[in-house]
Amino acid sequence: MGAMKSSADATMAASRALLGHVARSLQGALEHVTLPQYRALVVLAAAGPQRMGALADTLGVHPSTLTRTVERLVAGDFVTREAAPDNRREVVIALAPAGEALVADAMARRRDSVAATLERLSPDEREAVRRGMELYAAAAEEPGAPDLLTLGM
Amino acid sequence: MGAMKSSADATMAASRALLGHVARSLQGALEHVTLPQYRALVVLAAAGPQRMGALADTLGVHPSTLTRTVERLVAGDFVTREAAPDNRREVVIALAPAGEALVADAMARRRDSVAATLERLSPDEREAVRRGMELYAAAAEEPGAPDLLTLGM
DNA sequence: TGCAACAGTTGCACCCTAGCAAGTATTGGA
DNA sequence: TCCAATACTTGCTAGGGTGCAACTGTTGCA
Repeated sequence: MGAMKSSADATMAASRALLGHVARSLQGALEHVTLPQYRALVVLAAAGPQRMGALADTLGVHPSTLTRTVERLVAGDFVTREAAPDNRREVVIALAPAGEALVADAMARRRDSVAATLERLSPDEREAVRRGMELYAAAAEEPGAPDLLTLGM
Repeated sequence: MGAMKSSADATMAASRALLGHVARSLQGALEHVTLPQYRALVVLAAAGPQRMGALADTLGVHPSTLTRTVERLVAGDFVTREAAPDNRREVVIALAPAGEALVADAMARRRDSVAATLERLSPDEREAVRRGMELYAAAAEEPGAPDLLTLGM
């Protein structure tokens, strides 16, 4: 009876903790770029260099909106923008080192805080966490890219 | 050796799944209010009616910024704003029904999608998830309010 | 009573996102 | 070769968020 409820409660509690990790990991990045800008960096980090059109589609924004966003990211040296080699009307955006670092750092910070949390557990407990998390991740539908992007992944 | 790493990996994977739930649960709310506005609603839902000053402190924004934000929330009937009964220079903000519903709906949707995921597991597996999640939540430092607020909780 | 501290609001300036419409350059096919 | 489709940019408009400084009303103490 209460079995479902209590696992749901526990999962919600854990989700708050995990959310905290994500949020903190984002905090640093958001001092340098806005959330929409960061979302663009995340897409580039995940999918590699992109044409403007493809990027706009993935982000779900109007091409003209992306033009300005990219403009700012270029100004901040987070991405590069150059004409495609084979097609001069296409523009390819790629992560610049600073942009790469921004995303990588956030990822690393997130992973570190998860690891730090796990470190407080005994090996047995850690194993229990691993199994629980694995089961949950397997049971969950893979969240779509657009979903994750809402929160900057 | 790899024990820590694999639990960390599993946890990161689960965190992506949970993030997906959170993001989807927020999607509906963000069609009606902006993220900063939603953050205010979350604080009010969690801590009850607040003075402007207290709310601004919690949200970490300038009082004048909060004035406009609240202005918009009042216009949308998401909150009420009235002078404190005992002190006429203080202004108390409280959730209006629509605001309450907005937050409650997001919470409910999130909980539903977690429950739906758990439903795909056997009772034994569910129990393993419960235990893992509980252990993780207990080991994690309680994420501070400001952290959670970054992502709209 | 009067004045300083307090709680919010308003004016101002600035930046960012966002979409639409029009414009430009490029490409590819008729 | 020429014209339409494509890919992106630019001009325009609008709405938010944000902080600072100045202002208003209120309170509380000397």
